[in-house]
Amino acid sequence: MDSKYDLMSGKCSNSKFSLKFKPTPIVFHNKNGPPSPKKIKLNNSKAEIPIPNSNSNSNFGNKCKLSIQEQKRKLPVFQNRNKLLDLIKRHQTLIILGETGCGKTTQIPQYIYSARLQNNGRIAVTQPRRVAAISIATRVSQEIGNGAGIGDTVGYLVRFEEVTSKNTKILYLTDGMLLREAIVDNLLMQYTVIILDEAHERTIHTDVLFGIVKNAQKVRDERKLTPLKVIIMSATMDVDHFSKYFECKVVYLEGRTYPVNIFYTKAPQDDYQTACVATFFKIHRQAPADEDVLIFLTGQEEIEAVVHQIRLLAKDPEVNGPPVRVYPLYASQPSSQQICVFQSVPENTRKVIVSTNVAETSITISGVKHVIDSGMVKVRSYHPTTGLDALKVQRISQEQAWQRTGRAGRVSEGNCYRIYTKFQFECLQKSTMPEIERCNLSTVVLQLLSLEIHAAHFDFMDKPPKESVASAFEQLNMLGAIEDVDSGKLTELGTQMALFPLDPRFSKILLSASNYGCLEEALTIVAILSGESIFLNPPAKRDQVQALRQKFYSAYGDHIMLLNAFREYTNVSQNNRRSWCHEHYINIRNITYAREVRAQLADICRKCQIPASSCGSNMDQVRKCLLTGLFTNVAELHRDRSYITLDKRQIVSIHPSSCIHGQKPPYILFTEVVQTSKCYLRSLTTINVEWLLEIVPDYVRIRNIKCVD
DNA sequence: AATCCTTGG
Repeated sequence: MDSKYDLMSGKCSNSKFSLKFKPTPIVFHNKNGPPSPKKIKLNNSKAEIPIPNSNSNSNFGNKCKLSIQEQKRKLPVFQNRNKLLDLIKRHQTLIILGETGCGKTTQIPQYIYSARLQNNGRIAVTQPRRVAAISIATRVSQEIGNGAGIGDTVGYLVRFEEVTSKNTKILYLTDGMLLREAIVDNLLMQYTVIILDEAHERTIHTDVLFGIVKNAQKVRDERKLTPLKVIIMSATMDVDHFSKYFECKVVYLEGRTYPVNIFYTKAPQDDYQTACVATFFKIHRQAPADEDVLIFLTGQEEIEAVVHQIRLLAKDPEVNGPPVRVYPLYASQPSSQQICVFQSVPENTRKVIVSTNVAETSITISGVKHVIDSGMVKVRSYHPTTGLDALKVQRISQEQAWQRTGRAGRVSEGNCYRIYTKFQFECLQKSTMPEIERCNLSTVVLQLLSLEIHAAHFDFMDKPPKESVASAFEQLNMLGAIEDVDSGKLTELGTQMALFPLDPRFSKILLSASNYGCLEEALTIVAILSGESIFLNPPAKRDQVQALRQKFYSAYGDHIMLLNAFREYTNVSQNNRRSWCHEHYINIRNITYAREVRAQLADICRKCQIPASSCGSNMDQVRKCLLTGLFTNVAELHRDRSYITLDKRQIVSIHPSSCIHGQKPPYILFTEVVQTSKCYLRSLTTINVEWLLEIVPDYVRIRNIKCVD
């Protein structure tokens, strides 16, 4: 062991992720060329030759001076334009498999539009992410270029932003938005063509839409209404699964990316973090400085540790190679830090990005030539029997491995170093488990019920676990949203709950707030809870932040603290808000978003005729109101100083991020519990246990909960 | 006593 690499004595205090020894070089097998997934060719036997200079979905660079029309003609999909149009004309449902860079997302809707296949209706194109819907719509609007801007022929629709008009014929929207539209009109009559894009990602929204569009198409047909064309676009390898479900033809489109050399390790690696660092320095010594490196790891803490290790080692005089700029990347970063990964570095400097799976799909960084794939990912999964969410580090799927690999071949030929053996790769699950199989389903079950569909009888492509459906029904029943567990008929309350873009427990809180005279306060808390954290926590300034935050502190816990912070924020004049947020370590993006969510929720409350009310400084009212939705989330202090949940008798702990961490109140209400190294309760409020008897007497009786000390 | 993958409405 070489002591100069012993970082234990250095500033890296977290022993879990410290580098304990000098990283030994990792030996790789070289597999020349990508053993790319099995391809199904379009009946056309002539394969297209990949054309350099691709433009990506999210990053429309104008590197060459080609006109828009010339660029369109150079896209691989253009060669198949007439054939595609013919197929779309002849088939009511079609699956289009398109590799990255083939141009399917931007071009196919335009082809349909110019051939007038949409008749008098609209073409909807769904995307899993907001930014994608907006940026693609903007691009397509430029391409159509009929003198009209975005929102005319081409528009987009995402939460809080609708850029459309009566003339809009091509509409890019998030899958979640189309799903909400389906609740109002389950036949989706304003559309004559619906394209579900990125179907391979299997978001819970896209999965539900599969069944909804299939049904809409069938019913419209039976009732002799305007027919609906359905196109599924995907990059999946598992096409059989899709074609069986939709019973339709599959078309394959070749992409336009550069080849990527794959390297596997010769032996399995136990310590994938150290192996990633060692592999980085191997590349660093050999490759030209202008070739950027992207490392995939699992979480914030791990990433910060590896960033630290690389910085330290790069300074070591014995490490050869150019200077290094290291950038961490994960979604919960403040956006100011995230932007840094797009900045170019000085000449003769190595750029390396250490990222979670955000860099797999959500964020595209151009110029990456080398990818290091740890083979691991952090996944959240729901256990219906316990109601617990677990956050576990596990192996990625083969699909994910290919997605990561592809990140090295976007601008030129690249390399991908897989920190696992070829055999290990072959043992990986082929596909990532769809979200619907590992989620709490109460929102989906409620949405389906408002369409008069019982989730147990819904035509899912992959059925969610029976236990998840059952526990969702049980929860909705306890909340009073359905008449009984079996019939699944919505009560009036349930019908109102379905109108909110929220977890049903949060909708319940809002709908019962008038009973406690605290709608204003409930709206604020629920809006903040349904988004990302409004508090910034830079580890370097922990003490400073802690001191500043005392200003918002409440002995009742985190919910009231969030309320205090938001009240302060709204008291600050518009012009000073930016600097106020900066001074108080508040994430301005997230608090601004919370304000928008709050306005939307307030609007729905008005429509439900919930009278406005405020409880001023009477926080008991708010705390009781929170219990109306979260009564199953109560934990009691035990003699041995640990906490146990009243509902399922789980042993749990207060998460260190809570403002009452370190205190031991006898009863606490929690927003969620996530199992990582322990079962941690997040976002807490202290309560009096007698309140349970007053608020949910039936629940107390059924669960046989003791409400007196 | 010691910390959190990622989307979406």
